[in-house]
Amino acid sequence: MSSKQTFSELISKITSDLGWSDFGPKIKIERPSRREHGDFSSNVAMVLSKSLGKPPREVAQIVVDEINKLGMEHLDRAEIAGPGFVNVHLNTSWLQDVLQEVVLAGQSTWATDDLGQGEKVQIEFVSANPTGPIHVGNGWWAAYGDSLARILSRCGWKVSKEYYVNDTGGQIRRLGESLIARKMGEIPSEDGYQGAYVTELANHYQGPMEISEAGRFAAEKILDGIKDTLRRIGVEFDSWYSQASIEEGGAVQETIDTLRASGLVYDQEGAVWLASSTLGDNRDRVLVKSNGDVTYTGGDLAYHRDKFLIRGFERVIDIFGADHHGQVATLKAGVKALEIDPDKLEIKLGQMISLVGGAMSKRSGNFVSLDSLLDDIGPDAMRLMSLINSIDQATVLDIDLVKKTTSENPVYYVQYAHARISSINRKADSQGIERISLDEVDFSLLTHDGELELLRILEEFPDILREAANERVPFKITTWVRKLAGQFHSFYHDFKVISPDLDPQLVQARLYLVEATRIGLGVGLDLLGVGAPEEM
RNA sequence: GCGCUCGUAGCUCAACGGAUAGAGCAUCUGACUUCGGAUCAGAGGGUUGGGGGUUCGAAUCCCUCCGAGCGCGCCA
Repeated sequence: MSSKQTFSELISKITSDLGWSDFGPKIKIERPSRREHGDFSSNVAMVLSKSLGKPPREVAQIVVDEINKLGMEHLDRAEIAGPGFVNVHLNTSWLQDVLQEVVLAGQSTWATDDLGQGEKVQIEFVSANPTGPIHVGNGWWAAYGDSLARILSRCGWKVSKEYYVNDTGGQIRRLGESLIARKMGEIPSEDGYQGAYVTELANHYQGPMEISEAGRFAAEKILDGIKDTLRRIGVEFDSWYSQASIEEGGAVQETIDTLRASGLVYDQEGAVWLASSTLGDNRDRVLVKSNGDVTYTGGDLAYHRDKFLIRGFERVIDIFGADHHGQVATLKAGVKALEIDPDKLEIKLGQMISLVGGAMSKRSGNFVSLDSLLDDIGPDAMRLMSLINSIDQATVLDIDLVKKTTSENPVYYVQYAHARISSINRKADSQGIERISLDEVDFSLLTHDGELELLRILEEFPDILREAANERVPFKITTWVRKLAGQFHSFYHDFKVISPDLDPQLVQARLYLVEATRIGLGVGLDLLGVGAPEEM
């Protein structure tokens, strides 16, 4: 059990022993941001002060007395601070436990969790229309979705990653028209696709001068390109789900039949409508047009029914660009109509990525492709940069600046820390230094704050991971990795690991300290999908 | 007009209802004859968009105003 849990349970025991109220959610255990406030802190006294009719500091005194009476492993002292915080200071021996735990568990099992309890979750992301290469914004949300999948997997969810391929409808027709136009040496119409890639495709097109055939050809080729691009940043999908297969397989009709039976569908002016306004949407939506075509909404609803009711996902996370947030209420209303708990459908909206030079538009062909950015800065830098901030934050990207600051990009900072550790290990090997077994190392030799701080940071990680999983916020992993790397660089500057001038016992302890750090960086970088190089 | 998201240092962004609002970049000043200087140490920089409210305590929750992005199709 971690020291944090030990402390948490101690506080819980004290409050129940004293017959105070339940250990409710308002009572929290925190890691104070200031060292002088101890290793762990609780607000228990302030929360209970009112119901007990005593001032917070007086309540805190009672708790502190109880802690001193009951004791706690590694406890140095408990004290009251500020408005009534109960702070505990631990002996550094608790950090020695942390070190051994990390090394013993190793990269594959340290900081794993069963938070998800095997829940089957599908994460759908990117799903960009196959009408052109994916752009930088798609790449950012792809990195988010993929990293979230890695995080949830590590925390005990059964994750499946899916890309919904929008291979039907008017846009594919327009794509076909544009290709034919280029083939005939003409310029595509204004609402067609004008990008150079269409001309490129036209040069390779051998099929008949027929719109649907040309559209299918182009979409297929473009999708192949999208797959290649995503592979460059390490994003692999478990399934590519075709919208055409939904529409052709009768799923839409089944969905409509079900809804009609519950009275949530009606016919008007030759079209089939969903009464979504009764379910939280701001208007009703057409599912089937009067010409018999299925609308996007109709297909999307059948698709989500398929996810939950046919394929049996217990939870679905859709990641959309913020420009699609108009779909949220409709989709929520739709699943509700199908008697699926709308809370099981989570829709994360990635805020827009805009460019200093102007907006990104596929139709005009005036946009920065993810490929070109990758050519400039490489996949690791791209992934880390996209995972630095919350996706709730709209981002303005200055491509020129990104290229220019490549050498001072945060990715190198973190990877360099990992490479330096690998370098230390190589040196130890080349000098023939044998590692003694873990239980024979005297970790009490690690006494400097620069050493212990590494362990304090490592100790936080399991909680950070849970938070990243629960709140769907991969960027917290990024923040943590950067913090650990920063502390390592500082340590590296101040302390030698291998030196004939050092006590061989201390060398052993530091080699393990550095190994624990390497494991931490390795786990964090892996969750972000960023490489952990041994040399740079 | 209605809805969603957001507004924090010069810039890009953190902050689980908690203690003196923190990082990176940029700026300025410094640092190894050593395991990789793609590094380290320090400094300056804030009325958390404005105004009310809730409470022991608000950047955070509620109301209102201001500002920004996006959406409001029988497009996808």
